[in-house]
Amino acid sequence: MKNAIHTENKRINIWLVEDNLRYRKSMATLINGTKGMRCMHAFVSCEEAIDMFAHDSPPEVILLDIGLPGISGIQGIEKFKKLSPSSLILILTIYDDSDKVFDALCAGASGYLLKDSSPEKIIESIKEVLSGGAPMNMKIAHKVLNLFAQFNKKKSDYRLTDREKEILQHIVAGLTKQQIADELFLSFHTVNTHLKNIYIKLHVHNISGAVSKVYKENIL
Amino acid sequence: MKNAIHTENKRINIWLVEDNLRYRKSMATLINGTKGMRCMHAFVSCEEAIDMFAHDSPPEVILLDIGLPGISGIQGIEKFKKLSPSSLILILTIYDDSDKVFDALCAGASGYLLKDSSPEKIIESIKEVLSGGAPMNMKIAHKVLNLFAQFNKKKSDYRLTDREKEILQHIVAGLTKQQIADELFLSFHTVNTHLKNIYIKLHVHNISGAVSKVYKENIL
DNA sequence: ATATAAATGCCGCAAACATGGTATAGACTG
DNA sequence: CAGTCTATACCATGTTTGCGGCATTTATAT
Repeated sequence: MKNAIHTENKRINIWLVEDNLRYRKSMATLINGTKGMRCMHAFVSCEEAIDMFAHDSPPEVILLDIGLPGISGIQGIEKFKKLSPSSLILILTIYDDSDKVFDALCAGASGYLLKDSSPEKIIESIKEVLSGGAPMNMKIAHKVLNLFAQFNKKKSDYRLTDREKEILQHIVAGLTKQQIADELFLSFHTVNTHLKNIYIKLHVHNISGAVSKVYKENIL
Repeated sequence: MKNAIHTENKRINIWLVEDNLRYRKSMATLINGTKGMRCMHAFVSCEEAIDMFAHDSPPEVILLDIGLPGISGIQGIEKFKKLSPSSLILILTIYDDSDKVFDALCAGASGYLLKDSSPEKIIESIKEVLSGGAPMNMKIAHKVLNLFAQFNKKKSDYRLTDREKEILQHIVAGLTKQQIADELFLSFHTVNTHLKNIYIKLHVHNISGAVSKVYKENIL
């Protein structure tokens, strides 16, 4: 009876974390009314869900709100992921600002839905995340791409020559001027001169300023 | 609540850049066979498409391959965006590795599809990108989320004390030890000692090593 | 209560750095 | 052909760093 052969009959184990009573009830009803899915637990807070990991086997999917009392959904993601790395976390929230999206996805969420999504869309998204996808609201996906575009926008050009870039790379790597000279078969004085010119071009006056600029403005 | 695009008689102006003859033909046929869409030009290379910007009005959507002879699709994105920032670029390629995806999205692509997508999916995606979405293949969306997770990868903990972190921040900002001492109302010797301990904890021996480590491992 | 860690302060010295010069040779540009 | 850019090299000088050691006070933990 408790034979593993009947796994095809087992329903997907889903946990729900949502502080709003009505939404929680309706989501649980939706999930339990769907063939192959089972809302095993519905929690009001992350704390309750965290406790449950000690008493029950972890779920395949966690549907998680962000605006929660106590531990926020964002913080919750990391804790859940630590307790059960294989559990997939699907954010279901009203917040669509870039910061929340960014934080949630960085923390390890596998999908991001807005609460105005249709029940069909939510069920579909649960299936999608289980099959290795990353369900996202259309607007959210757009924000995600914008976040990417922002990353690459700052490539300042300080018109460093190839030699200067080469030397700057070695500086960033932590070598001293003399070590760089040895490495590149140059005189110490040459490296010194190049670095002098680099400082002028980057508008810095020491190594730390140069290295910081390299990383902050994505030079090289 | 009708979208302006649907009320207008004009069809959506789409350009196609794809070096494979058969795929190019079949895509053009697909688009032109879709109500409200028109494949205005089909190019073999980015160069040809770039030339066309001088002779015809820019398209609403560019369907772009990545593996192209001459200017690659990735480089093409930036050039197209410069020539016509409002044109939306939809990548349509066989490459699904994270590097390509990352580069394309950073360059300004508005969507990323794989060539194994069904014709219906492609048409749907064109509509989605026009309505402000970011159509992505399921696997691609998953990779995008993984890229985010990598960004926020666990910041290594070198057990720096608050004071040490504070001093390291000032070092990263480009201040000298003496300037930091003045800034924090400390003795030069204190700053010196702290930095000494920071070096030991970070396993570096100079400022550039420390600053590099701060950025590379997301310390502070 | 007593060990431990953190923050603070001090000394000294060799090494490395920052910055002001000057200068030559080759490459490219108008 | 003259002018600019780049890479190369050298010099001098004062400043800053890296690192060895040592010491005190405070806070935390056992």
